[in-house]
Amino acid sequence: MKKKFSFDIHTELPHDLGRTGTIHTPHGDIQTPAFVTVGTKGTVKAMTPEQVAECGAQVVLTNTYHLYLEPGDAEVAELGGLHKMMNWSGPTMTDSGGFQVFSLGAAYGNKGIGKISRKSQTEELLLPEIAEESEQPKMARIDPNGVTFRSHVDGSAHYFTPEKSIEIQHNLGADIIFAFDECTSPYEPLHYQKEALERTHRWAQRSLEYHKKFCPVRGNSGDNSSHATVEPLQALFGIIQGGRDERLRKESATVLSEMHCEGMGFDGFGIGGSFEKEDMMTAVTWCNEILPKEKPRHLLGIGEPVDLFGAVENGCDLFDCVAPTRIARNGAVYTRDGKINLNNAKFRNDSEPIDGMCACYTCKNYTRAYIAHLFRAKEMLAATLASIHNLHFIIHLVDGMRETMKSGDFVNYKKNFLTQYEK
RNA sequence: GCGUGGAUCGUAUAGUGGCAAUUACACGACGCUGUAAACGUCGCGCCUUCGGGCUCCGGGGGUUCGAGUCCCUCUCCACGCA
Repeated sequence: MKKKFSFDIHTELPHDLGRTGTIHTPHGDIQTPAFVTVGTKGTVKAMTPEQVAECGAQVVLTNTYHLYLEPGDAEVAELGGLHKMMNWSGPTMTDSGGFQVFSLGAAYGNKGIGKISRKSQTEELLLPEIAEESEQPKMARIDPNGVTFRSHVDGSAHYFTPEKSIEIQHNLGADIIFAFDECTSPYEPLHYQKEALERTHRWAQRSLEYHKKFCPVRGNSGDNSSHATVEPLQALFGIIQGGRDERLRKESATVLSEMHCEGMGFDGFGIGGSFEKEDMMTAVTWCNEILPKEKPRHLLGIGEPVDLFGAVENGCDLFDCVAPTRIARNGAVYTRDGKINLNNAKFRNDSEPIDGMCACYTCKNYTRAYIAHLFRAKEMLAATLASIHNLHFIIHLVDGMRETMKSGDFVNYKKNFLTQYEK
């Protein structure tokens, strides 16, 4: 018998919002806080599901937009759903496509624009002529009702509405799905953030309504009365936006907390959108102080070690991030002494493992010099070995946060790690 | 020996008589936070107070206001013919 979606809180930090807990899903439990591995197209790049599991991954997040484009959500459903198709039996999540509104929209054609801005850049980039600087036509166009995407695969046009996004996510069949939102650029001015937030709220309501109406359910067989218990097979998380503005963030957290459809609210919340690096955690805290304590909170797209500590401490339960796997493919790996780039000349004859204290498959068996050679030789194994290490590193870093929150040693754990990592 | 091509920044290439050098790879560094990303940006003769300065296209001569680019010659390489 599959378990219904639910969330239990076990321990809480005495002076902060942080907590440990368990999220129950039809495909198993997630011990929180937990790092969510990103496998956008239904695969964690360069890794087999067995390797992903071996790294300690509890849950994998894939992407609605990418799977809709290829192989198509109907095809995924025909292949038995996301879990079966990708041979991942644990919990899964799907992002709604809301991030692609940003990455194919405001950020398109300019890899210098990310969702995290630096204080030093924000002001100059807010200048309209710079913010609008884009040689390439945008691949996403927003209107009040939805977003027109131009496929990055073949250029074809596709229209996403909240209903469309949720419909696709129903077909994909992940355990936790997200409302369709607009991830705004950190360089948009306040009036735009406000306008986008109102739009995202309307879309959240529509996502919820569509989900309430059409989510696949598990009925209570043998009970034909009007009180038959019917449980949705998928949980829906609403997404807080509001950029770097305190008033908007708080408003968003309040609105989404209270949002409901025929008595049904969101099962949990995502905190999305853009941040300024220097006060990301302030923004996260604005949200978490308002969001209902008894529901899980997912900080979308955040995953550098420093940020993870801050997010956990301030009450986030889940985090997904492409950083560990993406930077791995590009030659960068985490160590307790900070990030290193294996493409640097100095690692060509370094016979140490990436991190001497790391228990991952890569560190147990290979040297920096060998992996550096694989990168230079453009061998696929380089990406695999580096991804295994980075994923293991980040997942276990968060696992350590969970364990030390339980044992009461979180503060020391954080201090010790960051002191060594940032020295 | 004769003939025909060649010789350009580590390698392979582009190159018009004009204020002096293209592209790729390699090399060096940096960046990457709900994946457009096994990717991107910058650097790659020397010096720089970042304005610029100096030196460069096998060697040596020459023509020209000016030559990697034209002429002569030498060296080396490739191919062909003896």
